[in-house]
Amino acid sequence: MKKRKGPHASTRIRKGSIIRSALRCFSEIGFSATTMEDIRQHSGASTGSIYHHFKGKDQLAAEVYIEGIREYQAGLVEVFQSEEDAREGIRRLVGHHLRWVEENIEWSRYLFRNRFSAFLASTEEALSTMNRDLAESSSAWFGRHIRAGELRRMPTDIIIALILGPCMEHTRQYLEGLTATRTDRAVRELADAIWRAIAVHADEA
Amino acid sequence: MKKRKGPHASTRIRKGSIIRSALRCFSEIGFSATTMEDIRQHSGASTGSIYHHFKGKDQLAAEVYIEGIREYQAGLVEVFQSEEDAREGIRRLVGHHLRWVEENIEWSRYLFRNRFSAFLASTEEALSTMNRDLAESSSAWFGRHIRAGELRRMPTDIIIALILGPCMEHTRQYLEGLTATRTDRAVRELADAIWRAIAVHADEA
Amino acid sequence: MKKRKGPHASTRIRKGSIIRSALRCFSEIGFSATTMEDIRQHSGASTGSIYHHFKGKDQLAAEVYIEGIREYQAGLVEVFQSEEDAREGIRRLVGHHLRWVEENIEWSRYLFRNRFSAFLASTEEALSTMNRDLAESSSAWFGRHIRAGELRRMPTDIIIALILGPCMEHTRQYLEGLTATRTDRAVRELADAIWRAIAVHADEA
Amino acid sequence: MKKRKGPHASTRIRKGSIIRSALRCFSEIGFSATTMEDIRQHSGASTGSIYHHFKGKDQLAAEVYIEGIREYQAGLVEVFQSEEDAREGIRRLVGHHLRWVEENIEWSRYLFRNRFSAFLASTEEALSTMNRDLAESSSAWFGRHIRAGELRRMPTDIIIALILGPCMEHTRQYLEGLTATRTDRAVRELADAIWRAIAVHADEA
DNA sequence: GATGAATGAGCATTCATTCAT
DNA sequence: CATGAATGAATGCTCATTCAT
Repeated sequence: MKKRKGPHASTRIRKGSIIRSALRCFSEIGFSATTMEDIRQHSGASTGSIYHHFKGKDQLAAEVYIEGIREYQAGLVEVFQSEEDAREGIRRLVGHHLRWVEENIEWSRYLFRNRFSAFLASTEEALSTMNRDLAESSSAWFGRHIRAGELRRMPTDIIIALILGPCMEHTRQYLEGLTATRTDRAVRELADAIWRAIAVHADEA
Repeated sequence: MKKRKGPHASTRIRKGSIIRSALRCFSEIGFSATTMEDIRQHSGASTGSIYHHFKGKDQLAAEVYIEGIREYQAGLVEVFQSEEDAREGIRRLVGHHLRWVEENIEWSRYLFRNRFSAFLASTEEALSTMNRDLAESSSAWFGRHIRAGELRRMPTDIIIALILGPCMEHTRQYLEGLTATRTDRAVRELADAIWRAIAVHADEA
Repeated sequence: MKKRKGPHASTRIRKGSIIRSALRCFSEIGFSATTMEDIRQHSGASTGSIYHHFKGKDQLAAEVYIEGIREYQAGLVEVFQSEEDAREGIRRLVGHHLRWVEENIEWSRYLFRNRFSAFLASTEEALSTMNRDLAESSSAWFGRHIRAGELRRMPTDIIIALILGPCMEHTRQYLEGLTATRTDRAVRELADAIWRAIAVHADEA
Repeated sequence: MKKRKGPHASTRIRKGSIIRSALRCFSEIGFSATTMEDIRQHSGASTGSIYHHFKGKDQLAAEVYIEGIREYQAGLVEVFQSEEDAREGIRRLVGHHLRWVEENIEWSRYLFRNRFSAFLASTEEALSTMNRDLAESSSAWFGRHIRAGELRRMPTDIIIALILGPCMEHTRQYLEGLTATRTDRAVRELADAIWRAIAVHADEA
């Protein structure tokens, strides 16, 4: 039997448990308010062990953040890489956003409340890469549908604002407990409205 | 000549200088990362003097926040209280948001990046009042135009998301230096698109 | 009555007490082994107060070191600036060294055991200046007596080694409790021997 | 072929590499500032491996120290055991010291800067033995030459200070890059001067 | 009102050492 | 013998806040 390469299973378990505990603490009481001691207690790891796996609090927070963004973006990329018509695409984008938030409420709280946190400085490179990749596939998707006469010709930043904006604002209300509309309906209403905002309509053709 | 009531001029100057310094520090390095020492150095006031004027760091941050929200909301309220038609109203709402952000960049950074911050707890009352007032005048405005057949009948949270969302997302991009479109055009594009999203159109009447 | 400038008397007292406590701790158990808590307890100051007066452990240690060197060098400079004959000067140099060590045993332990400590890095400039000043006055003194035919013409580094070396080595033995000779006699023996080593003798004239 | 007793060759190599790395780290950044992690990285050994070969940091440092002292003292002992005249002996002592320092600069830095370090406590016995042995052979040598009328009758601590002191002080200057005189000349000058300091001269006989 | 020295609980982090594999 | 994950006591330092002058 060959000697295993890489960390033992137990190692991966311990590291994962630290990440999970960190996410819970950060999302519940915020990055600054969370102490390493909190994470230590929740994860059952020792102080030294945490620092064995992560360089420090910042790096730990950054690693959790990156992981969340990766999960969230995966759903978007999937849409941008499919070939369906634009209207269906918009529906799926909005649907993915609202449902992902609902199903990953801890991550949502953490991600959307820490977009500007200083601890992300150490992640700038990784985040830039991820954002650039997403921007590329979204640009390609928009370009395709604009050229097909489905979407209005608008600057990318405006399109993004028109699609992502309502979703994010809805998320903000959701996280603050201010939403009055059920998710399914919200998805439908938002997707339809966004479609009206960015689509080329029959009478304009 | 009557003796004046209230603080002396010098006091008001000192207090204002502390608020201005606090805003600058908070917007540049964030609330948590800013120390009272930072504010002390920027303002030129002594530690004791800051605590003489403000109860603590939270209250100082809250006071700055409230002041900013008041300034920002003033422009919105003005629109909601005018009698013009809905389309012009949307144009003015979007225009006010984008231009206010551009003209009050430090406050924008501070306000829009701290929507969730814990220090606002000490302001909950004041903020709630302001938000309730705004919600009332905006609800009245929306209701009026919905009943007039100008705007679609939608839940308030959805309408808010559709109007405020794109503006906020544009602000995010602006603050991150990612906007490619000039403000005037952005206002036009966003306002027109938002109008398409929420208005009742001729062929639907 | 004019307003006093500079720190209050109580401030100076507190700062001095911290320095004194630090010297005692450092000299007794060494720099690394001394904790800020030790110094806090000995001085009666609070943690925050220590850090109010000193930037950190290193700077505190450096400040104590500088103060000690200043005290020690003062006695040497006095000799180098007097006009007496060379032989008497050597006697006084050796005498000052041995007696200062004996009378300032804590400082001696601290100074002679920390010549190379890393915390001195922050002091390099101040120390260089002090050493340069001392080197200048000593060089002038040696030069005068060499030209007067009292001392042999030798490189400065050699002269220094011949005078300071035996004194330092005696100090090392003294601090380790290995000296068998009473100070007065040690001064005489060392000064006479050093004189034989560096003086121009009658039969060589 | 008989089975070899004692550690395998590879073991000796690993252990030696650890010692060498430790010496380098200790001499460059000091004992306290050096972490086991530093030594681990420089040596390429694992944490566990280091602790397999050495009981701890102190013992490792002590072992390196002892080894250096042994090397250094060997040259001195050789002189003390030879039968040549005193003057030649002094020349050889001084020459050995200065040249050994020059050829073993890392060890010099380490040995001569850690004469007082606490980690040597664990070596007290070994060091005492070595020092006693050296003291015995040196005392015998001095005694012989004093009785022969070559050297002045002085207390041992004074003689030591007069011989070792200038050498050590020269070393200090050398390690700090402050020496201006080439080694050969320095040996000659120092040895001659020390000789004048401790010898019985013709006109005093 | 102003000043800045003093306070001290709280925190992130280090690092020598242990031990299961 | 080697490995490196795990341990946890120890420590330097921060920073909001208080208070005597």
